[in-house]
Amino acid sequence: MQTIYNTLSRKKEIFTPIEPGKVSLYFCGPTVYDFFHIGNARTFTTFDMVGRWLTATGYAVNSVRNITDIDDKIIERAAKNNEPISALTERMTAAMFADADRLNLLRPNASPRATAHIDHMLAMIAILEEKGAAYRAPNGDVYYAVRSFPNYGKLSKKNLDDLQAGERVAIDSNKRDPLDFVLWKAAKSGEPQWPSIFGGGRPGWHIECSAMCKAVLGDTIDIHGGGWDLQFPHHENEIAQSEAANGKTFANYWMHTAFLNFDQEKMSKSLGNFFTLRDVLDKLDAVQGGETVRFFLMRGHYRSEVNYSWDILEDARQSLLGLYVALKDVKADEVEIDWGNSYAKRFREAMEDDFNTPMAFAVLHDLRGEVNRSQSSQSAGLLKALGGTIGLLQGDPKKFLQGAEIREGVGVAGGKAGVNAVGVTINVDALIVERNTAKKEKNFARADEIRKTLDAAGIVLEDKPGGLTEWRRK
RNA sequence: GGCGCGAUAGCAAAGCGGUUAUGCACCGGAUUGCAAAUCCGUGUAGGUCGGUUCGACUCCGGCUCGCGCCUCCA
Repeated sequence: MQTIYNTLSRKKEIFTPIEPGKVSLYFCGPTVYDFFHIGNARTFTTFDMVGRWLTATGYAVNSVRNITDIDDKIIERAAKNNEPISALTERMTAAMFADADRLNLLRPNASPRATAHIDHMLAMIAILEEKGAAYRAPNGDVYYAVRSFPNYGKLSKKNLDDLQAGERVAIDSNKRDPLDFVLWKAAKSGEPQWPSIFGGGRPGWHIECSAMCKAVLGDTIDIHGGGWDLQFPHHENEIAQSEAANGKTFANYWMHTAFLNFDQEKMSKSLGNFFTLRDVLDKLDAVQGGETVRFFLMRGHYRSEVNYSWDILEDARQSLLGLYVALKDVKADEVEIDWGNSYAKRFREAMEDDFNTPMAFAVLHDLRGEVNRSQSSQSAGLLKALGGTIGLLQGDPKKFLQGAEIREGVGVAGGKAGVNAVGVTINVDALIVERNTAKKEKNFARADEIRKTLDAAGIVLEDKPGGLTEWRRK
C-alpha cells in the first residue's frame, strides 16, 4: 500500500484517495518570465515521477500543473525587454514545455493559465467578500483577512502572533492585519487589467492557484504539491482561500520537495545562483543529457536537499550508464511486471514507502547485476519495465551509450570544445575495422594506438566474443 | 525573535535498535595479446557529549556546525 509523507500531519500516511483508484494531483508550475532552473526541474520531475508511479500501480491520475502568466515579475521583465507581456509569456511558456520535454516529463493532463481563469478568480473573491473573509482597502486593493480563518497556519505550523512579531513583515496601512494578502490588485496605469465588481485590476498570486485548482479539479483534491518555499505563505493562503470559499477541505495530502542547492545554498532566481535547465542540458550530450539530469534529480529522496555540481552530475551519469550497459548486452523482453518477483517486490516496497527512489535505484542496480550474471532477457525486460514506471531506461541502449557527439577532453562531461561529428574527424567504424585487422596480424602496437586515439576522443571500445567490437562514449 | 530541516565512509545517497544498502571512485583476483565490459572479493562510515538498553549509526536530551521559511522564490 502506498504511503505519502503529508506535510499537514508531518508524518507518513497511508494514501487513501477520495475516489478509489483515482488521483487528483495539483502542483504549482512556473511563473513564465524566464526559463526555469534545475531547482524547478527537481519539483517538476518529482511530481512527474509521482504521477507515473501511481499510474503504473493502477491509479487513474489526473494531474495539473498551472502556469502563472500574469505577475509583477512578468510585467517588469516585459518592460525591461521592451516586448508585449503576451509575447514574453507565450515565448516562455513554449520554452517551458520544450524544456520539460527534454527532461522526459509527461505533459500534465491540464496546464491552465492564470489569464484564462480570471473569471473564476473573481467569482471566488466575491464569495470570500460575501463571507467576510475579504475586504476592500482604501487603495482599491482587495485583501484576504487572515484573522477570519481560524486554521490559518495549520500547514506551515506558523502562529499568526509569532509572525506578527517578526521583523520582516512590512507594515501597510491599507491592511487590517500585516499578514493579510492581496486577492485583487487595483489597476495601475500601463499595467494589464481586467474589469470587475471591485474595479479594474489584476489578480494576486495566491488566488490564481485556488481558482484554477477548483476550476479544473474541483473543491477537494487528493494531492497538492510544490517546493518547500511555497509552503508559506503560498500554500497556506491557498488553503485559507479555498476552504473559506468552498467550505470544504482543500487538499488531503500536501507534498513538498526539498531544495536543490548549489554550494550548500538554495538555488533561486532571487539569489541569482541558479542554472537554467536548458543551460545544463546544452552542456550535456544531446542524447544522454535529459535522462542524466532526470536520474540525478531522482537519486536523492524528494524530501532531502541535494547539492548540484558538475561532478555529482557526472557521478550520476556513470551510474546510469551502468544500467544501460547491462541492457545493451542483454536483450530486454517486453514483459508485464510480475510484482511477485523479488526485485519487483523490493522496488515496489521502496516506491510505496513515500516514493523512496534512492532505495528503488538500489534495487535496479541489484537487478543489473543479476542481468549481467544470468544474461536473462526476462530479467533485462524487468529492469527496463521497472525503470519505465518512473520514466527511466526507455532509450535504445546502444544509441544512448554512443550519444550524439564525440568530444575531446577525456573525462569531462561538459565542455563544448572539441566536438567532432562522427565520421568527420574520427571515423569510429573505420578505425575499429583497422584495429581488428591489426589485431589479426598481431600488430598490437597499431591496435593499441588506435584504441588510444579513440580513447582521447572519449570513445571506449569493448571487444565482444566472436571478434565483434562495440564502442560507447565514456 | 518565531517555526522547521539536516550532520552517514574519498564522493553521492538510503534503510535499519543486534545480521551486505546501493552507486561512483579505489584496491586484489578471474577474464583479455593488452585493455574495456563482466564476474568474484577486500577495505574505508555514521559531528560531539551524555542518557535509555544485554546491545545504538538507528531512540531520548544537551552542545557544535550547516541550511531553510517567516518578503517574490520550486
